[in-house]
Amino acid sequence: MNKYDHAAVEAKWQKYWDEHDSFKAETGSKKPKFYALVEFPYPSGAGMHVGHIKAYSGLEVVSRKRRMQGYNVLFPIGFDAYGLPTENTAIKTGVHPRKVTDNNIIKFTGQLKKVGFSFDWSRVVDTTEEDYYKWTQWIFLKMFENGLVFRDKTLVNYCPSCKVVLSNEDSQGGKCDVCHSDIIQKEKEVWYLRITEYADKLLEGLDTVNYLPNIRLQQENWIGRSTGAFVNFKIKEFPDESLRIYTTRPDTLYGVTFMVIAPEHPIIEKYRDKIKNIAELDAYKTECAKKSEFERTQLVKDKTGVCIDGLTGINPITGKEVPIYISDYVMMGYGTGAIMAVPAHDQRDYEFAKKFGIDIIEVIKGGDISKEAYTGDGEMINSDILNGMTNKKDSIAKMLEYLEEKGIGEQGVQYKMKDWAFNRQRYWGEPIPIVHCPDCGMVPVPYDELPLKLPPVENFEPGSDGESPLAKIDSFVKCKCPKCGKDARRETDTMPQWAGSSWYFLRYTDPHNHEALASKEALEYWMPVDWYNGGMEHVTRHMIYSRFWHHFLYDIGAVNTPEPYAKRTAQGLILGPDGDKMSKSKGNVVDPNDVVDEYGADVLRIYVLFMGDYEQAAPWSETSVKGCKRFLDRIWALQDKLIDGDEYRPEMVSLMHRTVKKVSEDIENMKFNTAVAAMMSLINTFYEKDSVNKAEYRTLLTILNPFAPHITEEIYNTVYGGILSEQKWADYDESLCVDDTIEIAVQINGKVRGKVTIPTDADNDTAIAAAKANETIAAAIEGKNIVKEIYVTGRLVNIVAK
RNA sequence: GCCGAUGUGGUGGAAUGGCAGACACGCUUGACUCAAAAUCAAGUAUCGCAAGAUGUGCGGGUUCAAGUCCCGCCAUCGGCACCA
Repeated sequence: MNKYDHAAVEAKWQKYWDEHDSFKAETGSKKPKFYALVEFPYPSGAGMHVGHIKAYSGLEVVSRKRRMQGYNVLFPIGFDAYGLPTENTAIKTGVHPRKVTDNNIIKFTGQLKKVGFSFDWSRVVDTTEEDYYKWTQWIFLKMFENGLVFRDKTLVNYCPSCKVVLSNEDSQGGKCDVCHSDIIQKEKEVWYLRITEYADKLLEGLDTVNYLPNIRLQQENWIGRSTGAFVNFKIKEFPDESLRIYTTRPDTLYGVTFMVIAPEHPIIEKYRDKIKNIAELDAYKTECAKKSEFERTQLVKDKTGVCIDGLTGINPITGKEVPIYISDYVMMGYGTGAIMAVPAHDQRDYEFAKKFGIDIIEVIKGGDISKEAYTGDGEMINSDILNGMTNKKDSIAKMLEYLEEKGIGEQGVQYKMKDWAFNRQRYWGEPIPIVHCPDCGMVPVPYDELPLKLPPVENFEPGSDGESPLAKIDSFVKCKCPKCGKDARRETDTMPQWAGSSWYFLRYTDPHNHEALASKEALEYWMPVDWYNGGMEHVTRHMIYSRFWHHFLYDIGAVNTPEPYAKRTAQGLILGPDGDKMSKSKGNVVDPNDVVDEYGADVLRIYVLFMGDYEQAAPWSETSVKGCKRFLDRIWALQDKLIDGDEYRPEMVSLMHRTVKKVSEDIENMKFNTAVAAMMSLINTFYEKDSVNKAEYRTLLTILNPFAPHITEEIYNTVYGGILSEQKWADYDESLCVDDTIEIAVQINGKVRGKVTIPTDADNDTAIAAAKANETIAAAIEGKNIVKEIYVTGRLVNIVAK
């Protein structure tokens, strides 16, 4: 047999698949549909790295298997091409972002094809194409129409280096997601999408989908729903005024000894003239504004604050007066920006009270409040109506009832999730299709004028004050109001990077539609996505955003299901050979092209799946790649050991069926590493026997095909004729997975002392008798008192002897 | 601080409470070769000549039997972080 020439064979079959549209999905087909989705790449200048390959290889294997099982499979790919890195390249090199993007897409496409992924290349989408972003703008306008878009002047996360406003999701940890500079807080008028309105739907929707538990949990934490109570505290000095607080522990209301409001709380401005120590408060406010994110988190334990002289709260159920402080441990952005402080049962309040010498009143027994706050359950004391109760839930319920009856408070819900800051002061993004008219205010661009095209620009530098480069283009900015026809100004901000990716999976179902984002038939046929795989890093951003958009589209009747993804999984990272995260700066990035050139695409595909548990991170190892190369070479060389046979040889039957079962099940469970191991094990047996028959070889090639499509196609075509990927997936018969006899271990007191072979269907007595008949075992239990004998079917016998 | 994941040979990693280390890498020895690479064969947890003993981050426990279950710790990674 000739040596396997991976370059020639892979090129041959890739050409064949291309010319025959082998992986084209057919909308409306009678076959059962299967929509497999992988996260489309951002086409960066660096090209793809092996992490992309691993991310796509999982569902690639599933898709190829599904096709062989008779499914009509949609496995699409596209490019999420708007974004800062491209724009920064453009600024640096002077090449237009359009050109940069096109070049990068060509590069990515070449890399993907070289790996032999079975994408439907007729459905490629590019979020920066007019025909695509037209519908991104359309969705935005629909949201505008439905009151989900608003503008607000607030403190925003601002990256001084990128000169853009960032969403909370993009500034996690106080660092810019793109350039890792420190984020500062800046007051700006920005666009928001009212995602909080969908918080409950996003939370409840999780019950109807199948996400990996940790993915679901991260989303739940991100949405951060808490139930509690709003309670109104009257102000002693101004009987008509009340301060509204939010608490999750209304059961501790009797333990309130002070209140705290955020430094930015509006009540301070309202009573500015009446507050005696206003200068002191102002000074504190200024100090807080200066603190960086870093300082705030570092000084978490050290509580600071100032007592307001001139405003005093009144506990609504005890009538007791309580001082009001301002402190930066209370945020304006959560709840009402004001809290009731219960130092005995909240650690933060406890620290504050200790520092400022405030009373601590215990209302729940069980802790030692001379040392720390007690947050557990216990008997209620000093609490009048709640005294003697021992269950937190019951106490809260009773208190809520009381509050509502007296009209001083009511049950309430809060979310950690904030509304989505939806604009960037940058060029390379979808223009926001809104016109500012001096008379009519914000006016949407009419639907028939979409897409609102991104105008050609020479200079992509953002303005120094954080203005979009579009603001400098008069022909774009100056326009007529679509409503009244007067001179108006066009919005110059663009949408954030996450816009285009929030609905791309819908476009795949009908990518060339000019009348709608996708036809009703296509959406109804394909949606929801049956299985979506991607990175954990997108669980709280892309996944939340796109679910939000989809729920909205469902509400306006544009799509047929509330949830877009029926199932979501995530792959683990590929680390550099040094065990560190791959990064350009560390120089430990592995280029898939190099691997394909040297070892072949099939080897690369097998290796990224074999290197470890798919969901776990694992370091790259060049020497291990060679092991996969060896495996495929041995598959190839088996052609020399081929003998005739239409059926499995009798001694191979159970192993063949077991292997098919193992590989079939492992693929479904994303245990690709053990699936490959099972096939390696099988060919080791063929080598031990020094032969493989045609029936066995055919099955092996079939179940290996999704992993290594090129080499298996080539062998199949040579040996059997025809196209392997058009053949049926291999079946297995559960009853044939076992042999007639089985070797079991025999233990004495839990330690293995021997092995015996027994019939597979042997009963307890037979198995134990066989075990005792074994010489070593017989000798070992000679003269001993047998306490117990256990036979675990098909596994072992354990004899307990003294 | 809170939530989650992980911890097994020299390495990557396997193990529905039932023979720990499948499969692979690496290494050792041998075959082929003038030689090397490739390939093939045998071996490879630790200690021990052996019989045997010990071994899944640490300390306890449950069980005939624990990597797996329970209790208490430690370490690493990821997410959130003064969320009232």
